[in-house]
Parts: sequence; C-alpha cells; structure tokens
Amino acid sequence: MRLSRYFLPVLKETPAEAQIASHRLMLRAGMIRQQAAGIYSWLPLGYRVLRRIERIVHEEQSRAGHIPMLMPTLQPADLWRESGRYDDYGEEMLRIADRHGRDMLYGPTNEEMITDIFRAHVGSYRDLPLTLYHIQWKFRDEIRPRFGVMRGREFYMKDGYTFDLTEDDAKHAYNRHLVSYLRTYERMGLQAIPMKAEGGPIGGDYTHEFLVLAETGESEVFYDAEITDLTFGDREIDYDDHAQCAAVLEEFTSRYARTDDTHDEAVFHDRVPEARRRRSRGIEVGQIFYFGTKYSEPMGAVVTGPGGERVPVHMGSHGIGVSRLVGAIIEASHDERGIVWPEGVTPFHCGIVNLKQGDTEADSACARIYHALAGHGLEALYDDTEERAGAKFATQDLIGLPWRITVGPRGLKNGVVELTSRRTGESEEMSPEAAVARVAEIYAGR
RNA sequence: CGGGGCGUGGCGCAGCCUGGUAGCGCGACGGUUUUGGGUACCGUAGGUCGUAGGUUCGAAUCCUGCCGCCCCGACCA
Repeated sequence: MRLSRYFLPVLKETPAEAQIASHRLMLRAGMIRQQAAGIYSWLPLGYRVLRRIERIVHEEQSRAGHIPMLMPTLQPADLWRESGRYDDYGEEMLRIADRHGRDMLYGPTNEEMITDIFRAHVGSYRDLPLTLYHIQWKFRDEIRPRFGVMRGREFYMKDGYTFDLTEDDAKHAYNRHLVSYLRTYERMGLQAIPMKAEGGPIGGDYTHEFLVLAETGESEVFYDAEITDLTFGDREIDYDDHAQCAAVLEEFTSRYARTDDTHDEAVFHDRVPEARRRRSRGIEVGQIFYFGTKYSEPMGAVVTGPGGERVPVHMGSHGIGVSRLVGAIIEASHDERGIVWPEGVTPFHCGIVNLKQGDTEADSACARIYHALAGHGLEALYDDTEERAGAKFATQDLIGLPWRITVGPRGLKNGVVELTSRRTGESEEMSPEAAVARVAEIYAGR
C-alpha cells in the first residue's frame, strides 16, 4: 500500500479523552474514531489489525476442530425469558422494541440462541460432541465505558459453545479450549495466563480467565512467578486426546494464579514461597466456562442417550475478546514513540521509507523492494509522501510496523538500504535484495 | 447510579470570574525552503462558541432545562 493513497489520519497531539497508552496510541495512529461512549469506528489501519487477530482465532479454532457459524446481533427477548436471564442481566443489556412492539435486545452473548439452534436440530448422542462458535459484535451497556476498545460497549468477540453427552466429555471440551487458547494468544505475541476466576452472569464455577499482565489492567492478579516461564510453543497436540489436553491444563493451571475475585491470601502464602509471589494487574482477554445443564435443562436441549433415555446436554462457553485484544496487545507492546506490533498481528509486515521522494534512484529502489516483498506474500506500507524524513520516521514509529526499510540516495550510492527493527531500534545496512530476503525469512512460516 | 469536571474551526487550548460582535498553537490548503529523526518563512480557507429557552440595548461570557463527553467510585469480556 502506498501511503499517499491510503487513509491514515495520524494525530500529532493526543486527544484529551485518552487516559491509557493503548487508547492514546490507537487514536494517534488513526486506528479508531469514537462515535459515542464506548462505540468506535475502525479506520483502515485498526481494521487490518482486527482482521489479523480474527484470522488467527479462526485458524486456531479450526485446528481444534471447532465449527464456525454466525448468529445475529439482534435477538428476540423471548429466548432470554426462557433461560431467566432477561431479568437477571439488568441494565447492562440493551433492550429495543421493533415497530410491532416486540421486545428485542442487542446480544451481549449467545448461549440462549445457540441452545435454541441445538435443540431444534440435534436429538441424538451420536451427534456429539459438537462445538460451534462465531465471531460477532456484541453489546453490553456498561455504566462507564473507558479505555478505548479495551472496555467499549460494543465489542467484537469470539464465543464458542460446546455440547457433550457427559460431564467428562464436557471437561475435555473445556481442556481442549484451554490448549487452543494458549496457542492463539502466543501467536499474537502475548503471554496470557489462565487464572481461576468467577462465573459472573454467564454462570458456572468451572472457569478460567486468561489475563495479560499490564499495569493498566482492570483486574488485580496474584500469581506464582514460575508461571511466567511457561510457553506452549509449537508442541504437537492431538485435540482429541483427552489425557494430553488434561495434562496441558494441569501444567498451566497447577501453579497459583488468581484474580482478586478468587484470591485467597492464606492459600497464596501457603502454596507459593515468598520470593515467587507476584501481585500485579491484568487485562482479561478470554474466558472459558463449563456450566453443565444450566441452559440445556430450562430450554429443553436434550438428546437421546445410548440407552434410549432423554438427557440434557452438558454445555460450556468459551470467549476471546477480539476487539479488546487490539488494545491489550498495545498495552503489552509499546514505547514512548508509539506502538510496537508483534509480527503475528502487525497491520503491514514492513514499512518502506523513501527519504527522497522524486529521486529516480530512490523511487525505483523503493518500487523494487515493494514488489519483491509482495512476491513473498508480504504487505508493505510504502511511505511515498513528500514529508520530511523526520516526519516519516515519526509516523513509522507511531504506527509500529515491526520492520522498516529506509531508502535514500546517500545509501544507494553505496548499494545499500537500511533495515531497522522497531522493537530494538537496531539498524543494519545491506543491499535491497538482502533486506527483502531478511524480512521474508523473519515472516517465513507465520 | 453517587461524586467531580468539561463541551469554543479537524486536534490541543485561551477567552467566561468582571457581558460589547471570537483568538492562539498544531493540522489542512497554496507558495518559498531540498530536506537522513516531526525544518523555517509567507499567504489562504475553516467556527450556528453542544442545544433549547430566559435575563439584557447587547450573551461564548449571567440564569434554567436538556444532550453529549471525560475522571474517581460501584460495575465490567
């Protein structure tokens, strides 16, 4: 993409309303624009990141054998009356009436709807296990939205629903989700720690939240320092293997790690030596629940078992806050100059800065590099504007592309361009071909 | 929802207390500058002062209602 033809409304000054780094940087980098309290438009750069995160989520869900679908944002109130949550959810649910006066709501989640779909079409234990998920916009009418997309009212979320015949099978579905989530977050360059949590209005007490450690997190967290040494990496996993998934859950949840909701100071002291006790803050980027028959029973989601008996299915729901992740990643990865995107989610793989637009050598070198990168399947943001070098660098640093190739007449005289890492700030001079090859190598396999 | 604050060109702000016909910086646009970390200078455009009403000869400024936004708390994927 040539910057001169792109839509990237960067701001030099920080809008007054932004209090935390991710919100400030998303506004300054032209990623979002607030339309109402807690409601945002996603401008092209922000939209790219959102889509990349979404794609990673889809890929990892697919790997775990989960089936994508799409449910609507607006739901009929009657479904929620069946589960009893129409009243329980309270003011946080946005209620609407259509022209006929029928009660509708903008869905904050989809347990009722998926249960309705299930009961209409699934009747036998032979159809289980089943995991359906979708990625859709949700709305929770927070009393006080803040922190940009980290705590908006409208948010984009992956929510998956598991249906199993027995509690044991449902626990495996839970474990499988935990494993797939570990992979998902790692691909985004994040360490998200599963912590024992509380059910909240979704219900259920078999649940973990995934938290990214950050000063600006909404939750206070307490954990054993050893847990931050764990990584899932690229280990082989068979998602159908109950024992293997259970072992991963054991590995990642056996150490003390809890949010303030479930924290127990006595247990913390008892189980964790003082030197390893950590108290910090975290951003919740996902949560997994097993809640048994909480919805299947009242809503009649039953199947016929092997012995001919009619039994309510065991369910779980599992969420990843896709839009919130954009903010969380920035909270975890930025510096005083701007965002530092992990390679897995960056909106463009590489920036190209032409220091002397209009110089024949520089222009053609930039064009060659741009096309060579494209040949490797890599997208570059080529700054072909008439700005001064300083302004171009400042913009690059702000929007945080992990790699930058700087091209100018001075270097080209010696046959070199400069490859710079956003994260370390280190630059290296090399031929244009070598720079392209290096960037291609960095992204190989991603 | 309780407490506090703010709405003035795209962004950041001054002006309000003490009423007199709207200003600064950044940005945008047109030039000059030819430039390796937000260059300098000249010029231009852009504002129903959130909104409705009231007081007044006269309201951005004083009064009242409403709307919106932000901060602290409670709440929260």
